[in-house]
Amino acid sequence: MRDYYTITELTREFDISTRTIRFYEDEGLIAPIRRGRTRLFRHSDRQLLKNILRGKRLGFSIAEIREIMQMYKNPPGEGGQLRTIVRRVGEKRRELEQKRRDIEELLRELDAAEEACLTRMAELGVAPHS
Amino acid sequence: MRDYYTITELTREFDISTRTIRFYEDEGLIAPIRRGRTRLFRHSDRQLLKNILRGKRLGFSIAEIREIMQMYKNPPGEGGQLRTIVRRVGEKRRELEQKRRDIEELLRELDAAEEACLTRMAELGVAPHS
DNA sequence: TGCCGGATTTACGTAAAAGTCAATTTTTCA
DNA sequence: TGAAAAATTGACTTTTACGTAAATCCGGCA
Repeated sequence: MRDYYTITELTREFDISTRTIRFYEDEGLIAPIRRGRTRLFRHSDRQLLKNILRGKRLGFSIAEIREIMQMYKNPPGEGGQLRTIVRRVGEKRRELEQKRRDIEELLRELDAAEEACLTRMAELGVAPHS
Repeated sequence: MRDYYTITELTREFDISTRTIRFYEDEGLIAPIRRGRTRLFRHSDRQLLKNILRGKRLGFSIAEIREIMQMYKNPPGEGGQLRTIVRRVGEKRRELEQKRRDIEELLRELDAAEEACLTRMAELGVAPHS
C-alpha cells in the first residue's frame, strides 16, 4: 500500500481530468498535501474523491456535496450545531429515499419497455441478440 | 377529472416556472396542444412532465431524459432498432443500479453520522430535538 | 548543465438549464 | 366593453462545472 497517489494516478483511476480534481480542491472539498508545489494525495484524499464522485452520480451539486461531507465530518461541536446536523441528515435521507423511489419506478418502466420490445421482436421473428 | 391543465396550474403543482415548462417544450420533451397561442396540457402531458422531473431528480440531463423517453415510446420499429433499444435499456438499467448502490452507501453513512451526533449530544446532556 | 516531460497557475471560454425582463397578446369577467 | 390578470415570445443574463490554452516551474537524468 503506497503512501501517496499523484494527481495523474487518480485521474486514470476515476477517469476524470486534473482540472476536475483541482477544481474540487479550489472548492474546498479536498486538501491534498504538497511537496513543493506538487500535490500528494493520501488515502483519505482518495476516499473523499470517491465520495464526491458518488454524490455527482446521484445528481448532487458541488454545494450539496460540500454540505453532505460536512455532516459526517462533524467536529465535536456545540449542542445547537449538533441538532442542526441531525435535522439536515433527516432532510438528506428523505431526499435520498425519494431518489430511490424514482429509481424503482424508472426500473419498472424500463422492464416494461424491454418486454414490449422483446414481444414485438418475437412477432417479427427477429433474434433477441445480435 | 378536468380535461386540460393550464401552464400555471402545472407550475404550482410541480413548483417549477413557466420558463422551465416552455424550455422542455422547446427541447421537444412535451408538446401540449394550443388553443390560439395558449398552451393546453392533457393528462398525458402532465404525466410526461412528471417523468421529466423524476429524471431530473436522478441527475439525468435533458438529452438523457429525451433518450429514456424515446425508449418507452418505442414505435413499431424495425428489428435492428428494437435490438438497439433493448441494449440501451440494459445500459440505463445498470446505470440506475449503480445509483441505487450509491444511495444505499450514502444512507448508511448518514445513519452513522446521525448516530455519532446523537451519542455526542447524550454525552453533553443535550435534548435530542429542539 | 541543459533538456524533457509532467505539474502548476492564471485566465478566459463554454455548454446546459434555466432566470429575468420587456413588449405584446389573449383571456376573463365584472 | 373594457380593464385587469394571465400567457406568450424573444432576447439577454446567470450559474454551475468544468475545458482549454499559455506561461511557468520543477525534478530527474544523460
